[in-house]
Amino acid sequence: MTAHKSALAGPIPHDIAPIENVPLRVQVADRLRNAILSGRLRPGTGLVETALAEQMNVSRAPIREAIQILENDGLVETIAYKGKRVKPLTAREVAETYSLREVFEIMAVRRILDSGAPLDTLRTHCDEMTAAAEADNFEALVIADEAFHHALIRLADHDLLLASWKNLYLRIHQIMALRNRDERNLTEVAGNHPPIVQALADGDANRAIKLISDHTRILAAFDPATIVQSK
Amino acid sequence: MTAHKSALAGPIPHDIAPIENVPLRVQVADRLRNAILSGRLRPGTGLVETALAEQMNVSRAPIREAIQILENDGLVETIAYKGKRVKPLTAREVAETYSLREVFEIMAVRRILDSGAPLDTLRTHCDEMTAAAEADNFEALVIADEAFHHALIRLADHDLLLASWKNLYLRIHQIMALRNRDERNLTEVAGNHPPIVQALADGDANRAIKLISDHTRILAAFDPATIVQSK
DNA sequence: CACTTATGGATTGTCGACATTACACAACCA
DNA sequence: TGGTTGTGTAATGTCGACAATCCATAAGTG
Repeated sequence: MTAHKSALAGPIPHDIAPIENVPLRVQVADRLRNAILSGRLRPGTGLVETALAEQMNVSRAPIREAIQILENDGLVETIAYKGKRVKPLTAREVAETYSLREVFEIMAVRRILDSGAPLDTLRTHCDEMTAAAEADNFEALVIADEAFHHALIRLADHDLLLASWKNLYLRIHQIMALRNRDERNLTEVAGNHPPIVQALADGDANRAIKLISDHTRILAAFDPATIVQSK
Repeated sequence: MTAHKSALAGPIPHDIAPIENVPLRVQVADRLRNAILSGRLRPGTGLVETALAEQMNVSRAPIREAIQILENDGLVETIAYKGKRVKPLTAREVAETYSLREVFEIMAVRRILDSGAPLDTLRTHCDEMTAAAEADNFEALVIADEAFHHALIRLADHDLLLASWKNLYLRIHQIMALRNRDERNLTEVAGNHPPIVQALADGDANRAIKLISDHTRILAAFDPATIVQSK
């Protein structure tokens, strides 16, 4: 740590936070992404550059670049000279998304078992989920659930896998937001995860993989028809 | 098939091809991508918008969008207000790329066995590889090899997997171009593939997966150090 | 009436100019 | 002379205007 030493190094005013310089395209992309992932912008909705530019009080350039970022995320599609729209979600795409997620998480399990990475973080997130379930706090449960799976992937120590999983999980966010709020037993959802950690701790690859597969497939199978909506 | 019928439907001049209207950003992106994948633009090379715009005789806008497309491909990275450059390739990234490819192809194998898709196309490409090896034609062998693996993924009938695989294979192109031309026995490379098809035909998942894994890992292990080059 | 051809509006595609940022290096100073 | 401050340059970031394209609809034509 070669800290920068100033000659006038006085006490640092802690309430002066470093000012962040976020390009407009990123701000725009973040807002649009939130709108899509929260379901406020539904699949099939047209995105018109001029309209967005006026609404957000910026020029079209950052809007265009923001939309291209969302295209990379797989959330928006462009038809040349015609328009851009929030990518329609077909039942097939939903199924494919979950099946690829399953493969990713199985890969992570294998790598974790090979490397013997510590499982503390997973246990922490399990506890968070249990607490959320007991408090009947759906929001907190969803957050802890994502944290668990995110941690699982990170433990695999594979940057490319992590990036691919994050990209895939964007669509899962969207899918969950568009579903009819699935009223499932929160304690049941929370209870699905500790056995996975236990299987990992036991070094039982087949059992861990089986649990992950079942967990993923239950999510995928639930209610796929309700979210389909191509304009 | 509701074919368009014209009143003046005369004989169609077959040498008048449909004119294609490709946006400049796509043309630019294609050229740059070719340059990167062929190794002419090496990792670490800076990409300056103004310079490229002048060289290609277009404005900066399509150049910017083209570079953003390449960023999505994972071939270019941007540092805000500083510059853009061909993404450096680390040995770790190379290893991760091949390991993810392995997982993708194993997933394809499993799906093919589950669905019982016909294997004719795979056999065709095997024959092409054998012919190329006998003719000592390295280029043709590489092309047939990619065609084989591409066909394998397509048989899995999974659009998202196919898209992910294609994106991943871009980097594999780049890696192969940057390697010292590996002088391996062409007939050996060609000979690796028919056993995979045979295992698929036999419905032997474990054998097919083992063969795919070995095949991929041999490619990954070969000479990773020579291509590393971050500026 | 079937078909072609014009026309207008909406949207993206491209351009050139200006603004902002970051970095390197010179100028300044206890 | 160490360290701060100014300045210039090169690059990206943003803007407003114009061009090209597609689509729908109307007008023309035998």
